Amino acid sequence: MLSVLHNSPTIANHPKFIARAISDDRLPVASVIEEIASQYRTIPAGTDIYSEGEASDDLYMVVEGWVFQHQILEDGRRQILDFALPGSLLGFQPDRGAEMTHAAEALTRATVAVIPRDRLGEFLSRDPELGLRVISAAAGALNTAYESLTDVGRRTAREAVAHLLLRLFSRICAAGPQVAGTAISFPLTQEHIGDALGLTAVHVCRTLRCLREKGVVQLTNGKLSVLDPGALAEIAGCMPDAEASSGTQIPSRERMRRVG
Amino acid sequence: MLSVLHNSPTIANHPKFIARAISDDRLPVASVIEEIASQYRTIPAGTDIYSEGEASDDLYMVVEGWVFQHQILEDGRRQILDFALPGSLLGFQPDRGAEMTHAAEALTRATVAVIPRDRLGEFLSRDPELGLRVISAAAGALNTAYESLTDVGRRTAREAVAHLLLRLFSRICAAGPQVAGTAISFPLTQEHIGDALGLTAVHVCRTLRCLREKGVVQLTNGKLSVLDPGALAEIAGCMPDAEASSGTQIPSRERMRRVG
DNA sequence: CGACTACTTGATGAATTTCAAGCCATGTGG
DNA sequence: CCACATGGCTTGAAATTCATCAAGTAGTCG
Repeated sequence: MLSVLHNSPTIANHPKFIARAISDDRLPVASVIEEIASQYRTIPAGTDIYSEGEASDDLYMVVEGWVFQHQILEDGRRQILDFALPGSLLGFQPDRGAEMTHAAEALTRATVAVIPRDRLGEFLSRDPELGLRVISAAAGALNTAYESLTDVGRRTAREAVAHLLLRLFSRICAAGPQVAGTAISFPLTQEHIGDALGLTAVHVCRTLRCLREKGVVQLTNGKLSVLDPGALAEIAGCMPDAEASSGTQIPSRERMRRVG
Repeated sequence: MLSVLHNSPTIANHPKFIARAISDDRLPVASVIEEIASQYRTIPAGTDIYSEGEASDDLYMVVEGWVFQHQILEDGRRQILDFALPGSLLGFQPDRGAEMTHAAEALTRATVAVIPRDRLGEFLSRDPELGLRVISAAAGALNTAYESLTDVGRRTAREAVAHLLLRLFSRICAAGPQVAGTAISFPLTQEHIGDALGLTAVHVCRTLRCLREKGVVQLTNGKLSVLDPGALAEIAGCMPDAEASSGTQIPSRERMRRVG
């Protein structure tokens, strides 16, 4: 399951890093998909690939750039549902012709491969293997949604931010090996992070300062440096190891669970 | 997309009810799956169908009973990821042999059909249509995960509880038509609701009392009555219509979004 | 009847939001 | 080149939602 990390020895092998924390696997459907894509679309930063309510009959694969999916409530509250990096599939819908329940927006300039839903069936019968791959991709997306869910629902702001950074970092590592401490391109604003985690940008700012002051990460001007992946994973993993250097308290939410 | 509601005129046709609030579609893969299931398993309430960390090479379809999926943090905090009713598929994993990133537990006594992953490919090549159905099921699960995500991240406790009840209610309606006000079997405890929404059971209790006092729902002893589906949807949909009877305030989180 | 679980209610406290400024970069037009 | 607007970040103080702690009630089950 950790195949995504194979290329990144320095960081990826860190024991804390190789935890269930990172369960964000997306099989490379890339090669297959690119063959059956009907066309490519390049989208400027900040514009929608598809919008909520729209009846989209296409599936997309990100080829380049960052994309995110979100839902917006009537009064403007926004929840970011997932980030899509090159290789990610986008726009699954249960039924043909169903309205999209969320929007997808390009975070940076991005290009996507467009797969018409109608032709998917045709390709599925020609190449049964493809079905498995698409199912795997969907399963991967489901897994990251589940990770986000426990981030938002059950982790502290600090834990959640650390965990999100870790997950995104691991996906970036998957694309090309990274060395700890190196600054990598990271186009999210604090507002994006907040909207992904159910926090306000203000509080993300404070949380990030906390992580910065501990020398764990550095995040400025669209560049992310993970200085201490171990400590980051420690914070994300929310284990009250008492190892945590500075006198920061983990809330005492211990509810001893009756072990089913 | 609202096919799930067709049988339930009294409630399903309510305008507020037919909102994007309910985007929880799961195609009936049932008939096909039951054919290829290798066996059935019946699980007593409160025990795991699969556990986190376990390498499960099966896919499951719930045939009877309620199941829920969850993740548990080291200190006992629990996040419920989804509820599975008869017809729901369970246990998608990106890779063969991957460790499950979450557990599935029977909420009531439940029976599931077991589909060995290995044979899935085989069946996919025999019946390409099946691939589309499984993809649809995964897309449905993804949609409900996304709805939960914005419940937990961006909705008030009251909105979130109302929205969750509404979503579950709509799924129950899909199985067999219900008339507003009728008590239906609803096996979740307040703790389950809390763990699904990132709240404590105590706070769910207070929230539920609020809904009860408004005459919107009644939830006691495993029985749920939706007395006023319209009001419930109103509360869930978080539209500041000023229609809300009692003097309850919706928090002023309006951030006017620069339209991308 | 005691043990247990689910639910209820109140009082207190903590995490996070809201409101309000100010800062720093970048870009734009006179 | 400067004025000025803009977007993202930062920080502080006050308000609020929600969690924690604590107790008590009701229903179930052996």
